[in-house]
Amino acid sequence: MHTPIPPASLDRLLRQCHLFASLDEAQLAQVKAGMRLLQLDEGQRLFDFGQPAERFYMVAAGRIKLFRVSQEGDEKVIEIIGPGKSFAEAVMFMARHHYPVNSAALEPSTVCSFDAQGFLALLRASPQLCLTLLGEMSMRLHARLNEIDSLTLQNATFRVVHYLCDQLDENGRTIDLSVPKNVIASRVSIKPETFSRILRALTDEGIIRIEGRHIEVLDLVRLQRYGH
Amino acid sequence: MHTPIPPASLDRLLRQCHLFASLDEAQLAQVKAGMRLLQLDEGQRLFDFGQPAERFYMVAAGRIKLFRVSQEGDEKVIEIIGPGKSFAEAVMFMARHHYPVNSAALEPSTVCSFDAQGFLALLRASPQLCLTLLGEMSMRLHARLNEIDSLTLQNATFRVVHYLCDQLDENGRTIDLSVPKNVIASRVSIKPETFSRILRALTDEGIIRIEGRHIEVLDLVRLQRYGH
DNA sequence: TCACAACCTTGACGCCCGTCAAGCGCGCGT
DNA sequence: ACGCGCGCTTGACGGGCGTCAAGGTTGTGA
Repeated sequence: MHTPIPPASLDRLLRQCHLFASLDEAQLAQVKAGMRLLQLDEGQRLFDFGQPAERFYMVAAGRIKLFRVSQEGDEKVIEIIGPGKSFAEAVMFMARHHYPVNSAALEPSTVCSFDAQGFLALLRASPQLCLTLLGEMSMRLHARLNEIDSLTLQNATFRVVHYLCDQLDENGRTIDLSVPKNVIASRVSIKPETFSRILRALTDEGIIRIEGRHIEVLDLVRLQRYGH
Repeated sequence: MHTPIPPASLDRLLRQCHLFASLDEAQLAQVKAGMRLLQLDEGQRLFDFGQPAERFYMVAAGRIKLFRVSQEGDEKVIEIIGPGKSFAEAVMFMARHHYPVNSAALEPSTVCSFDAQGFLALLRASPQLCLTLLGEMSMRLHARLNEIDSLTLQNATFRVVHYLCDQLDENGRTIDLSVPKNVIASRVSIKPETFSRILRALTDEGIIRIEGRHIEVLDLVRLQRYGH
């Protein structure tokens, strides 16, 4: 279960991540000095909403969900983070340094954590790094805008189809859900029952065929324009 | 209608805006060199979704709405910007420099526009300014998270009450809507009819009294916990 | 002053999606 | 191998909110 990550491939992962891609050797060494590796079991929490935020993260292996919980206990998945992606970088600049979401592993996972203050020091010394981070955050902001769009301007079916199209493989022939269906349902803000019914409808129309978490796309064109 | 803004109060507005608050005199002068003042009539467009984005903005007087339009023509108001607030700063870092929203004046308004490339040059020279902007953007990101929350985890009544509480005056006795009710309805993602009915319900309960765009709060405690 | 156009309100009705409940299939651990 | 539990599916039902339609109210310009 606890398969350690070899240092060489860890370096490659760090370089893949936008945050670290443009660092020189000395800067990267400084980042790695404050880095910690964590092994998470399936379901294990990483941080919770409201906790003081002193570290940010990158997924090395596995999948992490970011989510919120309503007063009634309903869970809403904000984002699903895979290998090579950073998250919670924005906490460095938040007024009171508290995490704005919860996080937990969807499967056994390895994540790197980084010291926010240390990285802030790097930022203060490197405008170029600042600009990279600004670019990263403007992308996230833009993604959130699109999210709000589809929540308000589009119905449930459209959101599901949109999510599926995002997950298409390079050929556009298959889709690998890679996380439990109820997590995806929460991600697109519907109930598992509704998600199931929408997949059923797509299947009945002959657009897809489902085998567990694997989906075969039978008619890509019709899938893409389903719900207009 | 076209009441020009005196230079002194314009300076004060610029200093109020987070983006410019920490600039030194030389930097501010550079910003003002690339600045343009625009007078907008009610309903006039400022920029549209997808247009090349070379400038960002600050409201000097009036109110600007940022919004999107669905394929069916439905409008969703993302944000309502008032005096002293900047908007569209994030376009400086967007991949292809296109505005991600539309913008239009809700009333006769004065806005300043700034050259994005010029400001980028300032950023490249000033890590402190970068950090200010990063803080600003992380706030926006956080606000969008809360928005997604209330869209998915809360019902229409809750969202309306939440909006009303945001607009309370300092005493908590009155609320000034300051924009047409249908704009607010779109902002909280409901139809004008539903908005009207919810205000009616709050009135029938004796919680508020309505006079046009002005609302008197009769029972603040019950308003705040309406809908739990 | 009158008329028109926005904006807003109110009622009737319907649909989408959530809720509740039952049943199925698969994996996992003892 | 068996049984339990979890994730998923399916059906029946209901409610919240959108849609459609008909007035009412307000402000503005000729």
